[in-house]
Amino acid sequence: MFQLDFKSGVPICDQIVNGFIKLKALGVLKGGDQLPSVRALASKFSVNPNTVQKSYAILEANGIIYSVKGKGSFISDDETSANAVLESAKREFIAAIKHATDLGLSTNEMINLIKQNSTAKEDT
Amino acid sequence: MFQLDFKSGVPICDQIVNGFIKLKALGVLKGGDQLPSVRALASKFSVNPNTVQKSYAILEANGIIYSVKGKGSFISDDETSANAVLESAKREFIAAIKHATDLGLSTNEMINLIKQNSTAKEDT
Amino acid sequence: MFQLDFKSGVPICDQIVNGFIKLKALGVLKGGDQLPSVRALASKFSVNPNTVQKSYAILEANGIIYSVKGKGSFISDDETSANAVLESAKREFIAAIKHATDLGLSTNEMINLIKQNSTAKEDT
Amino acid sequence: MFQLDFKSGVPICDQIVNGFIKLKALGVLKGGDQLPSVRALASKFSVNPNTVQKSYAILEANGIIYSVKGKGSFISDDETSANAVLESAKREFIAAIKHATDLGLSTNEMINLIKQNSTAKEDT
DNA sequence: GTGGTCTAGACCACA
DNA sequence: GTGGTCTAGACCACA
Repeated sequence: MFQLDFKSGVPICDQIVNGFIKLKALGVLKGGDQLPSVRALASKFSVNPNTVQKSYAILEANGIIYSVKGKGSFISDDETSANAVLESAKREFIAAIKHATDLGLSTNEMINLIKQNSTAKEDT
Repeated sequence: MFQLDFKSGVPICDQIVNGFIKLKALGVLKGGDQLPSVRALASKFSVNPNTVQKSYAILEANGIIYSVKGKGSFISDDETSANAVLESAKREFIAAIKHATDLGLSTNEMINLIKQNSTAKEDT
Repeated sequence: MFQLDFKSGVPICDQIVNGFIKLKALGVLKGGDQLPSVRALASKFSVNPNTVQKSYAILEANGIIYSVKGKGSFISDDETSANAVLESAKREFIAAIKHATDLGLSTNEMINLIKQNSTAKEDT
Repeated sequence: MFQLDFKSGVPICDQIVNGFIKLKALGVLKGGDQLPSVRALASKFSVNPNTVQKSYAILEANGIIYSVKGKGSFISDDETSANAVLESAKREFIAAIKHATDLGLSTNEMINLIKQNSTAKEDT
């Protein structure tokens, strides 16, 4: 699973959303896999069930999971959702580039930081 | 100068802070230059003086400007503050790289996004 | 807890900041301990919530506490912040030594004043 | 003479007062020596004459200088004023000790800082 | 209920 | 006129 960082300033709700997105991107969770129930996860994280509920709603709204009444929530195996995640990742990264540029980082410095810090595959 | 975006959701206070950081990074403002007075900037932006005051306090706490009661606020000519900004920019960018990696972006895709989107100089 | 002195001329905001720094230095408050909510402390001290808010923001900026929206504010368990406080205490004390020297106090007089006035432990 | 630090946050007025106190304590200025005129010092420091005027008034109120209408301001050779300076130096130093204690410095650490940093004579 | 931002407007110290 | 602190009170996001 993933960990929550209560001190980071990032809303718990977003951390849960991102946690599942990462698990799916990494292949740990695959289409059809069942998520923990809202209450189970809330109790595991010592977090308000409303917060988990909100996260699941966001994940479902983005097609990353789907919920079946009376059964639970499951990882969607829809390709579209994967693309949506990639697109939003790109949008966020472009925002980060602009911010870094504003603060005075050169393109070369950015590229070096990527080479030094990315654990990603060279190509997808 | 810079513009405020009241719809962006980004606190006005932070927008002002970032505005001056950019102006300093770009070299538009240099050590010793005087900033507009709290009241002048507040009226120019149609914003409450307290908000500008807060921004100036943050800038001063980070060593980017210094304020003298009764005289005004001035761009600091301390090299350390400039470096602090660069370092924090790097840390934020590394966080963005990790996030993008988690979401499935490859290093090549990231580098391409930089080449397409950065308006920064190649080198600093 | 600590008391506020409204007549002292020292900003209330700073008194609150120093109050919590002391409580942490004394070990009364430890990492993870929850602070009173902004509103609770404001009402206890008969002070405006904005003032307490400002104090908490300063404490957070210095890594002494961390705040979580919707949950509360907590004493940081980061060692670094404690060291930062000690370092700044040393810097301020060195400035005081230089000032006293300039005004004609001898080293022996200073040491005597410490022996007569410090309520601190001999060693840390 | 002495220098003003416009960035230090210490009021200019106090810096001028302290400047002359130091010069007298160091023996650079002695009883009967004439101070620069208000206007001359104001222009030298690029400071408002009102500010210098205020400093001279504080120095005179403390018996450190005396003013003669139409002639100028002079260093007082009154022994009492020297003692007043010493007493106020002690009071300020005691405040610094309490502050340092609050922030967690032990008496031994304070004494070591004095031994390492004081350029004062051992005894007065 | 919790922290956080913002407006409106008073008041203070300093220059 | 300049920065800085404070009160009063509204409103927002998050839990």
